[in-house]
Amino acid sequence: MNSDSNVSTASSQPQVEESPGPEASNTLSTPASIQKFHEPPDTKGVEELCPVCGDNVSGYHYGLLTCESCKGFFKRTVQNKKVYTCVADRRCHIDKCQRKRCPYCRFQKCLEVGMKLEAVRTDRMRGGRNKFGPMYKKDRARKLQLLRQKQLTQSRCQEVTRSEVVPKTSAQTLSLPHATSVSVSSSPLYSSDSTLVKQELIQIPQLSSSTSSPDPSPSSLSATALALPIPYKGNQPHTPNPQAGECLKNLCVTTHAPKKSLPSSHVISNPCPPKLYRNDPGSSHLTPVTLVEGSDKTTLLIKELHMSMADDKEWQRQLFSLLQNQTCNQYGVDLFKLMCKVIDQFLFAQVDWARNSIFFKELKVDDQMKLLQNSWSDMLLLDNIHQRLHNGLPNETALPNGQKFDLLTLALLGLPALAEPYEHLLYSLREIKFDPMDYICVKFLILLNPEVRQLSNVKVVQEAHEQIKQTLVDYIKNCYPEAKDKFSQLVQCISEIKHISRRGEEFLYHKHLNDNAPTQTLLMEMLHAKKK
DNA sequence: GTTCAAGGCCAC
DNA sequence: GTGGCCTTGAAC
Repeated sequence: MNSDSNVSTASSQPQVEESPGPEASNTLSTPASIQKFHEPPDTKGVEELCPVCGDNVSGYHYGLLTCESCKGFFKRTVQNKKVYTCVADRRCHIDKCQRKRCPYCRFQKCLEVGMKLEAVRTDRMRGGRNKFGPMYKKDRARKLQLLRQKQLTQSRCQEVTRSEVVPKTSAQTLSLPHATSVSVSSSPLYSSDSTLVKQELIQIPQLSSSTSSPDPSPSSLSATALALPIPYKGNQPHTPNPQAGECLKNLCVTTHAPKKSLPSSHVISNPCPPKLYRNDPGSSHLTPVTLVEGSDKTTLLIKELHMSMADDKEWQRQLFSLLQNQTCNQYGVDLFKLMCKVIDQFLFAQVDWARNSIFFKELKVDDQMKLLQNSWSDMLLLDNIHQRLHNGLPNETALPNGQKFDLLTLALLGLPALAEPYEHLLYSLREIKFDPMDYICVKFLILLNPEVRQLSNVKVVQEAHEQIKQTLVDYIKNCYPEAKDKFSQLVQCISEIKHISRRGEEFLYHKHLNDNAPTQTLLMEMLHAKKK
């Protein structure tokens, strides 16, 4: 149908002329229409295009700027609970001329670009405003901000692109927003070491492509930002779905290889004696302490655990590097998909860390899988907490295109509503002077959980868990003699961590069920594993 | 009173 | 079923 008649409607709406308003939101919802919004702010008469079909937009509908037609289609579909099927391969091209051909793919695209199911009212009440009003306002403001930053961003991104192609021999710093900067030359990925260069050629899982994927380049640094020292044998784009668990299994069965790229690479070989730290009252710094008591066994285990801690600076460097390079030259990145991608890369790194960790590496692959499937989200949250408390990880960071990426929501698996219990948890941990050694012990306690069902060698896991527990108790006794109940408080914090991460998992799982999350990822495999 | 994003209507 | 236009009503 001719959309000319609604052009006047679209242009009559003050979509960009409105005042900038408050600072851009850090919400994970980002209308894909931003991608089309490349005109100067003073350009008049230029229509935005519907991110679903390319028709002219008539205003914000169900979360983003769309045309009247797709608005109506989305409304009818959700209100009437319509179920469509695609007669082709579920990848039909949707444009203004062909949008009526395949409602299945059209609806998928609606969800893909970010139209929100929850904006369709179940009570069908007319008129009024909903909770998305402020989001629309912020989005308008963000667009203006994006336009302003366009020139700056382009020059910055060109600089980054050059640094990816040509390895630097001298130190070169990528400035990251919010006072974060990383040294490119410090990255193993830029090393002249041939084995590291080869890692760029290792197959890394690509997320299933979508129309608005922020990663159009398979050779982008994203593939190597959290490089894996093992070949990935799982899902590749446009390949049939493997059986659930196949990807993780491939990761676990891979022969343990000497690691050079991950922060934990020096785990086993580091000859340095462990430095133990404690939080002193009134100080944000950690003070080295000497372990004077405990058996040799305990001391050795503490040493081993301490050495298995990742290089924290490297952890953050890789995170920011991934974010930087996933979004370079991208306007209006889908922040939710980006978050899933980051989590997926975290998971690969997590599997690799576990594979090389004491106790865990001795287990059978099936048990390893079960333990990881049970604990991955807890460990991701714990890692974030550790970075927040001990390494100054900010709550959010700005992407090269000016969008804000919420690092807190990343920790919460995409559910900002968990911020309150998260902050409460942080408060509790600060209160008990949670330190890096506590962190690594808690991480092992979470990973080596003997209560996981159907473990083939539960006794080994039980013993490992007991040893870690005893080590933590001894450590606390030595380093925090005044904190009599610190261990029990840590146990309480573990259950809070589990509670928060379970809710995050549920959220992601339902997003996935609604086809709103990337498929064929390790993340989705982990989510499905618990539902078995 | 104005705005604008919901739902509703109805010709096609 | 689609989509252009109308009505509604909370937020401003």
